[in-house]
Amino acid sequence: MRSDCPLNYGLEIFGDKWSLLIIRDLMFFGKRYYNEFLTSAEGIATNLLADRLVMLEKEKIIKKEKDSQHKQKIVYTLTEKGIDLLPVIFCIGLWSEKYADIKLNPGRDIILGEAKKSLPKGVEKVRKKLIAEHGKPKGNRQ
Amino acid sequence: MRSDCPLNYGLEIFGDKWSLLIIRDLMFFGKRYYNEFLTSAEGIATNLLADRLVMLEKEKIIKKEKDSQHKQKIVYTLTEKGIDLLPVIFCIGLWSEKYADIKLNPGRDIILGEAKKSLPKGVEKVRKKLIAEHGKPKGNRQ
DNA sequence: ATTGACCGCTTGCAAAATACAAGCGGTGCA
DNA sequence: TGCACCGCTTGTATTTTGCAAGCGGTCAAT
Repeated sequence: MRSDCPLNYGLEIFGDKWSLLIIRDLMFFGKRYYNEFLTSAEGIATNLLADRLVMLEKEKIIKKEKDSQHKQKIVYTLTEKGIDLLPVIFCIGLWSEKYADIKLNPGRDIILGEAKKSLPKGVEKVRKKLIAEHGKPKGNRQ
Repeated sequence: MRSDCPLNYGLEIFGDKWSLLIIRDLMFFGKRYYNEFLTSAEGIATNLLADRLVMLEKEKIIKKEKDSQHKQKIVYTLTEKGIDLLPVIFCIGLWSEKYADIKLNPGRDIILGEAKKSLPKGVEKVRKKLIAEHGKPKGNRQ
């Protein structure tokens, strides 16, 4: 650790270009499998993905289990610690919406709408949904 | 740009281990000069600091001016775009406070107390203070 | 039982970013 | 005229990233 600053603690974990994107994929895009993360628009390299998944599990932000239905697959889900990064992702999203010259597609629009409503109170709502969603394997979801 | 995701826009700018620490120093610790940033606990290297300051200015998150009083000095201050990163820093701070095993010194305690009160409404208060503070050079402040 | 198509990764290598130390040109003051 | 201090720059070693290829294991079909 470089210092005892709380901000610094967070940055030492997810202060890079990829970690929060993986968490985003888990939070909003329903991705659960290794090869699903690989298909994201930003195009993470497979060795970096492997590296980050190990790190995020070590930091207890995600957990890793065997898929009960497709036995050769491995399911990645968020822990509560990971789900609690929701406000961070919302904040960055809202900031970018304000300053980036980006056309939002409908899906992103919905997410940012949620962000606006939910900082901070409504975070609880999405948070509960995520806890429910991440408690069970992908196959059982609607 | 790797994608049109708002989160990704933010990460491409400040998704590293140093940028937000510089912004933190500007926001909360009253630092304005190159050599002040160098003295922070995390110990950024001088070439990295120079690199980040150029980048942050290019992204219009900070601005760079000559100090009117000490003419050999250069004053760095936050733009509105930079000040608007306040919620991001607050969110990361609160998350870390919850999950990191860190003893908070009194100063940090005050900042996080502010964060708790101000997400999202009270952000406006601190934001205005920062705008006022960053409008004038360091020498004129109390 | 064998084949072949996935699955989550690993490996090798080049390029870029980071970390560390030293020093440089310009300004201001004695 | 010297000297200290200012914001950087430079050089070099190390680490991280980016990219491509491939590997061992599982599963389903033949």
